[in-house]
This record gives sequence, C-alpha cells and structure tokens, in this order.
Amino acid sequence: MKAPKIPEATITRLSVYSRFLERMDRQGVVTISSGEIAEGVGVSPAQVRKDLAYFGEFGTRGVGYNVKDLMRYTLKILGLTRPWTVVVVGAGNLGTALSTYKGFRDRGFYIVGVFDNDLTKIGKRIQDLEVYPLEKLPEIVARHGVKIGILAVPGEAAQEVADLLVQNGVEALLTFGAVVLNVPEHVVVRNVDLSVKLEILTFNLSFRASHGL
Amino acid sequence: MKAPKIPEATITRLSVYSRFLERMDRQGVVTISSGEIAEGVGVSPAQVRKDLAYFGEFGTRGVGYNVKDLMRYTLKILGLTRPWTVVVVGAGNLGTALSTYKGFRDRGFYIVGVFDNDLTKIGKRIQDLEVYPLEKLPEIVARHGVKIGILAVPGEAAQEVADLLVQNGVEALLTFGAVVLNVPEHVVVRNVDLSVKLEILTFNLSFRASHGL
DNA sequence: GACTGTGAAGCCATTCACAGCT
DNA sequence: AGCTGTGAATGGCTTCACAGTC
Repeated sequence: MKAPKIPEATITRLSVYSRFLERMDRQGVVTISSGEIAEGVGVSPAQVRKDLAYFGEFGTRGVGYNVKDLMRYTLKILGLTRPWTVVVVGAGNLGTALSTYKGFRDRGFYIVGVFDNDLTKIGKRIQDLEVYPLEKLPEIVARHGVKIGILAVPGEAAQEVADLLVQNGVEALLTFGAVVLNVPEHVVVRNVDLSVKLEILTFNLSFRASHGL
Repeated sequence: MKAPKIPEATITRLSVYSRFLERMDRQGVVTISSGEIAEGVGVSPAQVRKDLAYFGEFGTRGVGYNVKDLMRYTLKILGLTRPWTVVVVGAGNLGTALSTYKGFRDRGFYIVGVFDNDLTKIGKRIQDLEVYPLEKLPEIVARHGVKIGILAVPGEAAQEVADLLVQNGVEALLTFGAVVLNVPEHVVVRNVDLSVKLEILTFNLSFRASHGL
C-alpha cells in the first residue's frame, strides 16, 4: 500500500468532520456537500475535498456525500472502528477531569485505569474507577491491551511515567504541560500545553493590538 | 509600527522558549546559543533564530543571547509583562481542574471567578475561589477588567456563554470541545479539542501502522 | 446545473548557507 | 573561531479553477 504524506492538519480536520457528520446523521441528514461540511466546521470547501481525497473518492459528482457512509469512512481512517482502552496517570484535578470526560467514551475511548503514587489519592473513587498505585499499571495495561496513555502528572515526573508506560507496551502518549519526552521512535506523542494557548491569546490581545492588526 | 505577518507556530514556540529560558535563568545560565535553546525545546537552531528575528535583534554575533534579557523580551512579546485576570465558566471537573492549574499563575494568569448555572455547584469552594452564579459574571468581569475567558461548558451552552462574555467586554476565549463560536471580529478564540488529540494518536497507531510508515 | 476530484498555482513556513559581527 | 541575522532555496499546505460525472 502507498503511504502518501498526509498533513497532520488534515487528520485534525478529519476528526472534526467526523463528529460533525455524526451530528448531521443524528439529525437525519442523508446527503451533504463539501460546502455544507465546510460551513459547519469553519473551513473552505476545497479543503474538505482535498482532505478526503487523500483517502479515496467518497462522493458522487453533482450530488455530494452520503452522510452515513462518509461518517463511517472518517471513523475508519481515524482508527475508530474498534474501541480503545486508555490509562490515565495522575489523579490530580486534571487527571480526574480527563478520567470523567464524557467526550472520550462517545468516541470509543475507554479509561480502564487511573494511577497515582500519592497515598492520599490511591483508593479514591472517580465515578466507576478507583485510583490505583502505579505498581498496578503493568497488570492493567497487560490485561486490557492498553496502547494509549494520558499523562496528567507534574513535569518532573513525566519522563519517568512515560518510560514505565512504554516498557509495558503503550505506544501512544498524550501529555499536558511543556515536556520534551524521550521515547522510542515507534511511540507517538502529542502534547497539550494550556499555558501556550493562553499566551497565544495574550499575544493577540497585546502585541497584535498595538501593531494595528 | 510595522505588522509583519507572524506565523502562529512562531508564537507557540516563543511561549515554549520563554519558559525554557526561565528555567535556564533559575539554573544560573547567563548566556545561551540558538543551538542550545533548540536542543532544549526540540526544534532547529535556524528556527529559533528566525522566530526571534521577527521581533528584533536580541543576540550578539559570535556569542549568543543573554538569558535574562531574552527571557524578558519573550515575555514582552507575549504580552506577559502585566498580569492578566481570567474567568472560568463551567465548574465541572474540567473547569475545576483549570481553576486550580498552577501553571497559569506561574505565568501571570489570575483566575478571579468561576461560574456555573448549576445550583448544586454554586457556592462550592475551589481552593480560594467560590463558584458564582452566571448572573454575577458581569460584576466580576467589570471589577477586574477581565479580558480572557475560559469556557469549560457543554457544547450546547458554549455560544450562549461566549455571547455573555463578549457583551461584558471579554476579548479572548479559550474553549474546550468541538465548537465553532460566532464572535465579533476583534475577539480572539482558540480551541483545545481533546478528542481530536486522541484521534491523532489512533490515526497514527492504526492507519500509519498499516501503511508502513 | 450541481458538485466532486485534482493538477497547477499560490502562499506560507522552514531550512539552508553565508555574510556580518565580536 | 563562533554564533547571529537573513536572503534565497526548498518544501509543504491551501486555494484556485476546471474537467469529469451525475
């Protein structure tokens, strides 16, 4: 199979299209055009068509796309035709919030374990989950074949936790905060840095404002 | 003043450089080269120099950059030479996590109000904050001159809350979840979509893996 | 007539490579 | 000699515009 280089921005948008299509489907929409998708998610129609074209021809000229079919295709592309088990490390406020985030389950992500090494947090219940000590991580990861880990731990602990996860077969990490993780080539890492996001806002409020943009 | 178009990626990296420089400064490092910054944050040296060059000449040829000075310049560029007050709307798990996130305060962001319209949450204490009813938002925003709002509310409520914030003079919004907000031109909006992040991981785990990348 | 799929063009960001200082 | 600052080259993503299909 060919592996054309696909922009990450395309994957990001595909994820957004996918959820938009689910909504349209729930509303009973049967057919949709690239322009309508574009309108719904805030991009250009050409962008929508180009993004989809990386993966095949899903539409009918003169007509548009079948909502249900296209929805299924996007789920397939994103690897969401199977459920994924996920572990969360760090049971602080952020870890707790992530462990209970409903949006994950809606898309087929199942949190099967929340871990911490803080004795005051171990044993705590987070909805139907219990906070386990880190020592229990290998067992849970093995039992559920977990490939995805979410790190909601202080920066200093991140590398250590990443190592533990990778040793146990986790292949994808979502981290929070400004950490540069050292992981093997095959491990996928993406980072969400909330301070960066706020600072983009302040840059726009102050710098751009003062330069008349 | 000239307003050269500055890539958003540059701002993102600047925020990362800035915190890296703070760390170096705390460690007593006086002078640093673009290569050392690059190494520390995981980009190329040319990229570091290019990013900085958008805003001036901060270094000394043959020597490098003075850590303290460059740190101050980056803070200035990002608009962080003044503190910013922030309100959080939504006192669920995510809103609570964001309200207590220490990283914000470290960078000069002060949460001055957490709001919800759920009677079971109003009055709840989140560390030194109290959850207020939405009706109290105008007063708090006005009193503290709040320009930044964080929306941690369900998608259906987002637009309504955004309108309320904008009406009261908030000019920058950080949202969570897949919402396309309709706001006036001058309002800056950035979105963090956690499901998208996880789906980028699954795409890489499944699609790329099966196409031998 | 309407809308997709796509090569070509345009635009933007990153990397290169070297002149310019210290 | 070492490192910055930057024009030029490259690479990559987005938009354009139209041929192809229903």
